[in-house]
Amino acid sequence: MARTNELRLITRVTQMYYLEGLKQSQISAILNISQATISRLLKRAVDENIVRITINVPRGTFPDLETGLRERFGLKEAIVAECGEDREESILSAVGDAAAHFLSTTLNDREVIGISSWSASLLRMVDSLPPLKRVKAARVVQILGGMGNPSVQVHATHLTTRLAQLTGAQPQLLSAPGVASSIEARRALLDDSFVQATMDEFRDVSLALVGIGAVEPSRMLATSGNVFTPEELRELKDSGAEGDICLRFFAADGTPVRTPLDDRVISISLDELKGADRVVGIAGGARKDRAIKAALLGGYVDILITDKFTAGRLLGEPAGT
Amino acid sequence: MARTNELRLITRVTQMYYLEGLKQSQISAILNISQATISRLLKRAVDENIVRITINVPRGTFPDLETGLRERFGLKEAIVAECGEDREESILSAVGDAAAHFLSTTLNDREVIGISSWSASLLRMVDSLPPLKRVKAARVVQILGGMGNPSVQVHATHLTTRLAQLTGAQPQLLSAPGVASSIEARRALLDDSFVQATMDEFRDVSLALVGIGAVEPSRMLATSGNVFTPEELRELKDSGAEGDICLRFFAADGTPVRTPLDDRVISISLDELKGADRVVGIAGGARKDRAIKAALLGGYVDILITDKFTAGRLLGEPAGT
DNA sequence: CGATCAACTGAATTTTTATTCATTACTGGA
DNA sequence: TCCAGTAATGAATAAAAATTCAGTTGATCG
Repeated sequence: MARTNELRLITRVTQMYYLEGLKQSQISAILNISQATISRLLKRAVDENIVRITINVPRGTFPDLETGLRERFGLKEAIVAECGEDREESILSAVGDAAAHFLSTTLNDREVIGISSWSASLLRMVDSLPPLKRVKAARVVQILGGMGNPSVQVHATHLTTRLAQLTGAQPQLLSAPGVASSIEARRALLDDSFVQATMDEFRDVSLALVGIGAVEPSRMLATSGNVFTPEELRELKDSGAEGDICLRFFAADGTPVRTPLDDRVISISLDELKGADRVVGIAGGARKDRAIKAALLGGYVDILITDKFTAGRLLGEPAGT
Repeated sequence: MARTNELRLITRVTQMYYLEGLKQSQISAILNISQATISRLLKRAVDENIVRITINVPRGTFPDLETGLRERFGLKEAIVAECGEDREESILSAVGDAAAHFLSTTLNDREVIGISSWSASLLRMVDSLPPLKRVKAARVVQILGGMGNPSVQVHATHLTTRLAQLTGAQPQLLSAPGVASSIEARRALLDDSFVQATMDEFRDVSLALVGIGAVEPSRMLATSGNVFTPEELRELKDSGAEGDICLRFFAADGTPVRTPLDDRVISISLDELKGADRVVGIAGGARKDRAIKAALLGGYVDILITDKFTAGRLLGEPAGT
């Protein structure tokens, strides 16, 4: 049968190309068939399923979860980190490490990095970031004010300065608290020319690194000074806030939630955030499930870096091994 | 672990490249990694066995047998044809068909084809050869004389003329019997200028198509006129001849066997044959096993076209399904 | 501390592969 | 029988991928 002859030839070419590693031109010479035809035969081998390419997923990587997240939430990328146990500390280290790797491989020159300050994940990331080989970013901009308590302010700016240092960039600090004590206090702070200069940079941010917060007293907020009173938190809850990015709150379905608090927060706005080329959300842990999902639904994040347990829950599937 | 991050990235790139069919440059753009690095990551994916490429052998093709033949006998190529049953007729048709396909795909312009005449396989090949699309060979040279009986001579030259016609080439007939009645008769025949002209072409043959004969009365030889007497056959056997190509005999280990018959045969010599770029041996069937093996050991053939049963026996393995 | 070496990287380049294009032959109606 | 439409082909070319090259970095060892 002519068909069989054809298949035999295709198989032979496939064998030479994929198994023996010959170039198409070599095969062409051996078989006295033009290179164009070899190329076409190889294409047919793929079409007719004579070559089968399978991906052998290495332990500790979760392409299925990643693809699930990308498709379900329309993300540009999703990174799911391996993680020993489903507890804060473990997740923090896994996610921070993954974020560090992400940053070190995908950062390109002249990048303006915006970084939110109040995030344990980001802190981890920066701490496990190896000094970047090639000089990288142009500037690192702090896109959320520090803590009110000046002694902790140092800690808040640590992120920005350290990252700038590691990337050989200019740090652009936001020397103001994340939450002013009143609307008037905020207005006064914004008069500061340094603060203004930094805030002007918000629109130039090309890569934003942000944590995602849950609306409930987290350990960090609790220990770092009581930024919000219990009443304020209750108020947020009542108005439907489920999570925040840079203290800009949104509901479970992702719609922004405006509260009087907004007028006291000193940070990039959600709109400004959307102007960045890439917004990388870095967060994990059961406590934040609802907040993360809300952020994804709101489309505030282009790239999510999380752990396998959280990823599994976001997709409503059991986590991988 | 840094290693895991690395693997994750490789896996992701592999997925994009092989599953999603993206170009390296597209991946490069999406991931903010240079194309050179993408290429290197993909190479590592192969090295580390993250991509696994398997060849799904189509029914009716036998790459293993072919590879076995190539390696065992140092062949340039081996073609093993599917074949219903292990009987002459079935094999003839399978092998002839495969040979026809081979010829039609690998013939290149300006080729000088030499074709031996007394072969049922070659006859089949020519008969199942579709008119070659593009004009092909330059000349078709008959490299073995016809039968003594002039009425059957027609049949012998059929091969050459038909092939020439199908390939749009000049036929170069050898109007002489394959075996002269005596040494003197041969000498006389060689005086003929047409015969000489054709024999001069032997050294220009770039592609030789030959059958492989067993030393025993085959049906064709028997019916087409008794070329050899029973005594002559016995004599051949006694001197160790196991098979022939163009009536040039060789022993089981492939060494040429010289007998007085040699001086009566009008055909290309084994040495001249080796001067051709490609010598294609076309033969199959249990009766010819020893002859084929001898021809392969003698290295007279660069390319063997046979059937799965014969191939299996040549390799001392059971034939495939 | 330097100095040397191995490992990486991106830009530029070369090599390899896929595709376009012009031709040719074959198919299957009118 | 003749012609529009389909399918294949090789040469030329465009596109894609691999590699070279030059420059860094980091580690290792006097």
